[in-house]
Amino acid sequence: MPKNLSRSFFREVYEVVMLIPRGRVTTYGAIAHYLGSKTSARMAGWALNKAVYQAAVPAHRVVNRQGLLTGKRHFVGTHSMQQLLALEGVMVQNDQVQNFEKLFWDPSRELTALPPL
DNA sequence: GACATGACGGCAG
DNA sequence: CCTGCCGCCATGT
Repeated sequence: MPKNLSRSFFREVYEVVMLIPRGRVTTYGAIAHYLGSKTSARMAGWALNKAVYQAAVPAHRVVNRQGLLTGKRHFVGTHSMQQLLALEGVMVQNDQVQNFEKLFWDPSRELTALPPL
């Protein structure tokens, strides 16, 4: 049971992830970088691990820097990470997001305006 | 309270 | 080019 979820950058991670447009993907590192802790990509992943329980947070849109679905094993139930992406038109083959470069949504680049979190 | 681990990533060797 | 180690921060044992 997380205690200070609302305080840590966990919440910020959620905020960013929820802003990922449908059919686009981003990376743990990109999120961490956007939040100012570029060296804490791991924490982004940790936060998303919890996010799996939050339907509002599209954790399936976050992959590692290579575009690999490294976290698919954390998706339990009927909808696999790959399937959720496929439903949005994101093609995945062998755990690799196809056309990753184009689908990549970098918050630091797309959210230059930096809306207050 | 110390130790190990985890949805990562950068850099050294 | 490929492999391995280290940093980062929160959580569980």
